[in-house]
Amino acid sequence: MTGGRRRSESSRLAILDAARDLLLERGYERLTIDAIAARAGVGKQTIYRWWGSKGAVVADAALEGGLAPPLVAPPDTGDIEADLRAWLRDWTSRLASGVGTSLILALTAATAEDHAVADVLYERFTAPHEQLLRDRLELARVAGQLGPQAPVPTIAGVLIGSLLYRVLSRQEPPTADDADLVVRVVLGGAGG
Amino acid sequence: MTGGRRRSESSRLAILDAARDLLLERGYERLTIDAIAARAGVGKQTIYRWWGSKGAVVADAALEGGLAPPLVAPPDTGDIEADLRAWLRDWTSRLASGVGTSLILALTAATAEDHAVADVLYERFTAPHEQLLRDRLELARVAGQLGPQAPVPTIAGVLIGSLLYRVLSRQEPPTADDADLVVRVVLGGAGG
Amino acid sequence: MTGGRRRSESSRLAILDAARDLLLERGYERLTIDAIAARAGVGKQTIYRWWGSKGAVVADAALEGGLAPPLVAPPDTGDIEADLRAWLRDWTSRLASGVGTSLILALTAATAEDHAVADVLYERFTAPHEQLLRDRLELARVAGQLGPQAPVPTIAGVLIGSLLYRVLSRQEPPTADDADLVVRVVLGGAGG
Amino acid sequence: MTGGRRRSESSRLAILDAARDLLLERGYERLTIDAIAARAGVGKQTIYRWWGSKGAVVADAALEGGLAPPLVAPPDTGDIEADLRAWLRDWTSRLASGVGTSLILALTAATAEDHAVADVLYERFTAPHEQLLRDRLELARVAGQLGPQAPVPTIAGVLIGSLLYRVLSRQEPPTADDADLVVRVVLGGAGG
DNA sequence: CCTTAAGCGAGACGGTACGTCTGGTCTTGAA
DNA sequence: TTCAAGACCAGACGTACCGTCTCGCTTAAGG
Repeated sequence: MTGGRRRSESSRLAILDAARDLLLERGYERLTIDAIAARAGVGKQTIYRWWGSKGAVVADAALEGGLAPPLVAPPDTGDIEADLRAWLRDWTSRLASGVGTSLILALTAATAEDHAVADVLYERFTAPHEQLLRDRLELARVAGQLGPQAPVPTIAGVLIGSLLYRVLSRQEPPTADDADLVVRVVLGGAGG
Repeated sequence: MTGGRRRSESSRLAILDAARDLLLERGYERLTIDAIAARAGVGKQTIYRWWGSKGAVVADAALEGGLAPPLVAPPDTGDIEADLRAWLRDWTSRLASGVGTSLILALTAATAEDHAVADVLYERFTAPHEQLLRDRLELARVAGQLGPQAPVPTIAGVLIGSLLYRVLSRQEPPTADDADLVVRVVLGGAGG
Repeated sequence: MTGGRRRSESSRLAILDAARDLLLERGYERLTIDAIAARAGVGKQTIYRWWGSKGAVVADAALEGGLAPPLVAPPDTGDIEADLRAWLRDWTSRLASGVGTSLILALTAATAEDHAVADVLYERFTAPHEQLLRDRLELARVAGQLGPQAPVPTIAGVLIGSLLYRVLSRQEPPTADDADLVVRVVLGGAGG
Repeated sequence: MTGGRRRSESSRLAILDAARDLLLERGYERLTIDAIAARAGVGKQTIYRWWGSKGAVVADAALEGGLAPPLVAPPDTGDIEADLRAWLRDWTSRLASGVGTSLILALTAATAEDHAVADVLYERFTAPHEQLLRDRLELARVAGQLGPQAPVPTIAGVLIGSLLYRVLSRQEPPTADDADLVVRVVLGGAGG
């Protein structure tokens, strides 16, 4: 009922670091558990004892391994257009760095291949970021900067989706100008 | 330099059919080349002779195997809002069927894993559909239904991206109401 | 540097048994590693981890799998002619059983195809049997039953070679009469 | 009932040459029909039209491709011992050259793996050589140089088997001295 | 001369087996 | 009880050959 050895924090971190590095070096489908274990100097069982599958390790590595961007809320200067622009520009610059693109591709592959991983990533990566965006939009709506009926979740989804589509379709990251245009369309509307 | 047996059209079609069926039955990550060959009654080498990877077969199966939706232009009734709504509702109903979702996930996984496949899919699937949308939008802009400076490519990207995001985030597939809201935001703007 | 699971003795024996059975059922050239693994209930890698080729497995199966005849010395009754006759008859009866012929053919194929296997078989199968024969001949020479200059290694080689030739050339196993004639020629000489 | 193109002699020879060269270069088990066809500049069907299997081509290549030693009878000087010595020395020198050893190994592998090939080789290679030897031995028996009851087939088999055993046991190829010892044992007997 | 039928080089075909790689589990001895 | 190490079963991978099957093109004989 009593003791036994405790989980090794250094092993946990070594695994996450190794997974992160290998993910960026080789991409999701060429990433192997054996390689993670070898690079981390860890037995494979130590990985499987704490994570259920390759996807779970990768998701965790992205989230805790210092890979994913920190959860930063859009600014709140009172000007929703300027704030969204700033937020979207922030993301485009991260994606332009290349690391961001690899990450999105890897996470997308993991999402598309493994339902369980998709859920984890949605809960701990996508949803929190989207929530921050929704919060800012809701603030703007209440402040009268958006129409009183403005469909906040739809707006958030449109903003994020436009980014995702650029990454997946072009393999060429979006620019700051793209960000500005998206904000203009979404807030101002395209109608004449 | 001359002779040699010709490529077997029946084998080509059998492979594409088998790939399509297995993709829908088992999903992309549980799809194997061995299974495709076995179901198609074909040697594995006949697959590898003509396609370079699993992703390439799947892409081809989607495009030529009757899996991908036909290339249908948005209607042109003169009312851009109604036409976009119809076009987006059409897509949401396809995605709601489940088949569409599996397909998008499979193609996304293939895109995220294999650069060459991404290029093929973009050229033969994404770009044509996007182009039809852009054409309709351009018509509307010229007709004065959009602002004269309306950034047509951005608008198209935003519309498609919103769909993609819904599928990948693995929430419920988008509904007709979602489609209407997206159109309202994109055309009418969220600003108040 | 320390740990690691130990080699599974039960797998080792299952592989050797399966190889032996399949060798006798199907012959050397129709024997496959896949079939050995399947029958032994073992992963293919477990075979390749410990043996380098099909020939190596077969050689080991013959030697340790209870397939090869046990290492039995020629009798020593004091009468070299009778003893050689008994020894040679023993071999011919084994070869006449059919099992022996298959085995010799399989081992010969392995020998002719794979130098490394040839070395192993020579050291662990051929040489020991030949040595026993040489020992008995040497005893006879010292006892004056052979000429004092009798070339023992040559005599041993001639006796064994005559057996081998019968197996390889006729595909019809030698008989006890053949054995007697060989002994008569080798000991008594053909000269008149 | 009418004409048709005749078999191409140049293709036949090209195939035999290619098979011979590849056999010596790579050994029997690494020899492929595809490689023979490619080197001979010939379609595979042209091989299969005239030979039934790889072994059949190899056997033919050895026999007609100028690979196997010509069928030379033992000399007949009247002295059977000297003649056998000459014959056996001739063979040992051929085997010592290395080409002979490769050939014997290849043919042995073919024999051990393919019953049909074994039959062809026995009829057209082994048996004719053995027959010449038997003829010379029979002459000697009639001439009184061997005992009147001398078992000529056994003697021939013993002589050939001793050579074969040396090659297959992969020790050094036999020497002229070995040849002399074998003749001495077989003719003079080992008994004291 | 013209048909007809076989042989030809080429190379794709359905298969089988290869030897390797990876996923996820199990075992060992040390900590 | 966890750890590093590493063997285990399972099964997909992509390649190599097998022997068969078209292709379109020579060749010859026979009409």
